[in-house]
Amino acid sequence: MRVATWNINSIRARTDRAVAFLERTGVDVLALQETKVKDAAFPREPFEALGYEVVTHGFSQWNGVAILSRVGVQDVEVGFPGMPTWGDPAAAEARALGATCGGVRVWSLYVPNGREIDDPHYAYKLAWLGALRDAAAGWLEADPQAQTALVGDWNIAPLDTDVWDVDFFAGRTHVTPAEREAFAAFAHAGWTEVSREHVPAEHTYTYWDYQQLRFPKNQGMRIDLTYATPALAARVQGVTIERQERKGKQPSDHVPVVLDLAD
DNA sequence: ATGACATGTAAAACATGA
Repeated sequence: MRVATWNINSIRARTDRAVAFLERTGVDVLALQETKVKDAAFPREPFEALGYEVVTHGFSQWNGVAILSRVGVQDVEVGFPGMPTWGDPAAAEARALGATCGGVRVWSLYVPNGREIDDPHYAYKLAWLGALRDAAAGWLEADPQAQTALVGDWNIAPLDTDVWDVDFFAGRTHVTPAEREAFAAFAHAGWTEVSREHVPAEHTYTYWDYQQLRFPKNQGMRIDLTYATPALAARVQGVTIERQERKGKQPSDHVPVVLDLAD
């Protein structure tokens, strides 16, 4: 089975690219982030025509997550228990969607950006990650044999070599010790970040800004990552970062990451 | 060539992204 994650930066702007990606790779489950569309306007038909079931969670133009699966979709869960809220009035954002597909529990996650270190959004990001860690620790404790994947855009570069120039990021989000500790806390709870295990090369990125020729210069960040439970990590045979998806017309600024699972 | 921001909302300029 193949499971992929992709921050697509608007599903309506890139429906054709998503369809072509599924046809080319044969991915069975695709977790999307930043769909930027309310549920009623999600372009379901092209995917259903390919044999995928479509579950979505989105409000208007911000955030938005979805899961496409051709191996079944069960026990859909919008948000995770204890997920922090944002805004005034405070509301849950469309950043987490869980579903069991082909026996694997998949969570499509769009971690808050954080904006600036002194912005309230940064504290929200850390609280969101802490609450997710607590939920995830509970899931694994309740079922040590669980096959669960936390996939998506974590908006954290765990290592200095996950960005092109650490000096550029000095004083900015994505690389602070607090964010890295919040990320490492999942490993301390027994989860394994499987993309690094299978693609260990340094300066291998999943995101390149649209500005400043970041992609041609290969000035990117590795921030689209996958934490797996031990039982699922043992099934991962390979990971592919689909760098070619950053090329061509109207790409997302992120590329898909594909996991190959043993049967 | 992989090329110099992009998206949705709303109807111009703005919030957001990282």
